[in-house]
Amino acid sequence: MEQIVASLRDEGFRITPQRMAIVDYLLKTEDHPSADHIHKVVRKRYPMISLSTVYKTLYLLKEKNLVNEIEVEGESRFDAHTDDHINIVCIKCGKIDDVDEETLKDIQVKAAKKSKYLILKSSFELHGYCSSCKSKMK
Amino acid sequence: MEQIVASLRDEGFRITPQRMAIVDYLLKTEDHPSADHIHKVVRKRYPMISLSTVYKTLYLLKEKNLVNEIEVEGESRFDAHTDDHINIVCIKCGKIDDVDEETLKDIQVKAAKKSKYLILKSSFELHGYCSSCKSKMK
DNA sequence: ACTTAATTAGGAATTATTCCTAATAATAAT
DNA sequence: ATTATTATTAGGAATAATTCCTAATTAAGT
Repeated sequence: MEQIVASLRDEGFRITPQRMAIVDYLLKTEDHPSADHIHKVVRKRYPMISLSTVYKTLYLLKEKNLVNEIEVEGESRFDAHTDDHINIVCIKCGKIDDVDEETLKDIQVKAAKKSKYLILKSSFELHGYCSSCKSKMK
Repeated sequence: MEQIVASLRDEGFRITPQRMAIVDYLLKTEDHPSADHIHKVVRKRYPMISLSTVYKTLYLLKEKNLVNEIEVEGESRFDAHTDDHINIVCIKCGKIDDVDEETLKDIQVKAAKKSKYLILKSSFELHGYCSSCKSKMK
């Protein structure tokens, strides 16, 4: 948290309670919340915070590589976990879990060579049923 | 093409000119067009075709695993290439290329184990600059 | 040809996101 | 501490992709 605040301050951005609250929530949760969900949560403490501020803050943080965005079923979900990893999305309940996987980097390098692209960012998603939804189905 | 028509017909779906035109375009193109783009193209031959029909057809084809959908920058892009592969998106011009990669399946299996999810679908995207946009930048 | 039920066109409704602007407040300077 | 500067915010309007709705059309079985 201090690191994030420091890095924003260094670049001349102001540290507002709204930004703090959003960063704080993202760091604490294991969830991959949507902008709207973050808004609902943060609103409990800061009832005046607007959804547009949540969006602006999220895109600022994304720009600074402090959060990651993934698009799932027409909406963006955010995550403070910015290292390369796999996001596993439950198509029933919408839960998203992270799985680390060292070989992702290799794939990225191989694909960059084959395709002649300059790769800047990766996004690996799997979709299925989480263990809880899986067992409820039977 | 015949396979697709046959498989739709088998399941009781009607073979309409609209559906044929959409499938035909998707099979011929190397692009990963959006619904709106498909609509614009198919409209040249079938001026009356509606965008909602394009959407319905695409989601029918997706349901039947005949096309793949990826979400990029707030819009869905479609592709008749349904085997596991990597989509590489150019963040400048929006082009999408495919790269085959055999190790994707391994990753999927490993992640399924670790996460205890039942995996149904995967989506691997890399984002960067295509070779053409890359050279234009310098 | 006739029937009937799936499909379509067209536009309205919905939803996530972005845009706009006057008011507010974080920071730097005094 | 006060003040001045200017980034940021709240709130709502605008936008854009997608979904929904319904009367008219039409593919396919008889």
